[in-house]
Amino acid sequence: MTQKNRITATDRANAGHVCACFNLRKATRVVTQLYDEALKPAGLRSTQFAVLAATRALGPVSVNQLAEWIVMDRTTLTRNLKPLERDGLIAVRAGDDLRVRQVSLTAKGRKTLERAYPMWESVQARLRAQLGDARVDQMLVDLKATVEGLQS
Amino acid sequence: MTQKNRITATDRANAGHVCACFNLRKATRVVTQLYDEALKPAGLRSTQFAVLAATRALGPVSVNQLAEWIVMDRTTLTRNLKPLERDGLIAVRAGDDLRVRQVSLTAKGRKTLERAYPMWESVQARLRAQLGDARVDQMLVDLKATVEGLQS
DNA sequence: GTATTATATGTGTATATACACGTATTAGGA
DNA sequence: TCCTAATACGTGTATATACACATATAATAC
Repeated sequence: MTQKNRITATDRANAGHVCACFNLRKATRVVTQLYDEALKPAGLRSTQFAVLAATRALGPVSVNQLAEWIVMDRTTLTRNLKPLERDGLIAVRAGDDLRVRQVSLTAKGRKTLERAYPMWESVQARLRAQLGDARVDQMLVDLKATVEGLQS
Repeated sequence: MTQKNRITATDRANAGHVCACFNLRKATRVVTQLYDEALKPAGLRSTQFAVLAATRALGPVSVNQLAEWIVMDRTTLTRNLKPLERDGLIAVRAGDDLRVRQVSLTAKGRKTLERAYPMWESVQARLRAQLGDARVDQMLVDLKATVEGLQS
């Protein structure tokens, strides 16, 4: 049994090929660069676009709720909100419960998002054209299942 | 045609569901946390494990070659090598060409990698058990195709 | 052989990520 | 009511990421 479970040189050489984490991070790097470039005219990075879109979809929302929705660590979101607030794209107000901070889009944030949507649509289409609809759709399904299956 | 291409409220509400970048980043966050936790006893993060494994596979290798292999921006790799060098896991020496910096594993780096491999195997198995072999295999294929298809 | 170009790399700056820890406010129980 | 637990959130620290820019060395053209 020791023999059976032993890590072989072949396993090691293949680590890069079969590691789910490595391949996910690698693909994310490539795709993020593509989307960041596409969204540049709007002055948004990929993550910022996602945060704005989620905020718009959820309406005034607490930091915790927003973080849960986009499956991002609460403290990461806190940091990510900073540039958006600084640039006047979102507003953060105290809720009735004074512990809660309500996040909402400003008029400028809505306008920026409007300008960004066509860019996002364009890069989405470009990705689909390059990789094929079937592949992208399949990947979306698998990515969602991964998040669903691992999310504690 | 304006009507046809207009962005609808439905499109916007679905942005989070169909955005390849957002879903990739989200899944990467979840999976990376899993792998980071699994590799913690070895004192390695996911990316560090990947860099060490790649360095071991390629032997003494230049920063550029290593960056190209793992599909990571050159300057990002430079930054990522710092903690590994500080902790004595890799050594960086000048090549015959004085512009080149050769990266190689130290004995400590090899030993750390040996200790980390079982942890990696374990978390890989856990992921597969949770998501199913078919899904993981499919996703690996799609992620590779994504990198291949978009890599400039 | 020197000027120019190409190559290999590092730095400044900014965002993204998350764990460990700390604070403020609310809710619930004695 | 007051004490305690739960909740919502921020901060300190460290790594990950990449663009714009700068530097050093090698290769090439003349």
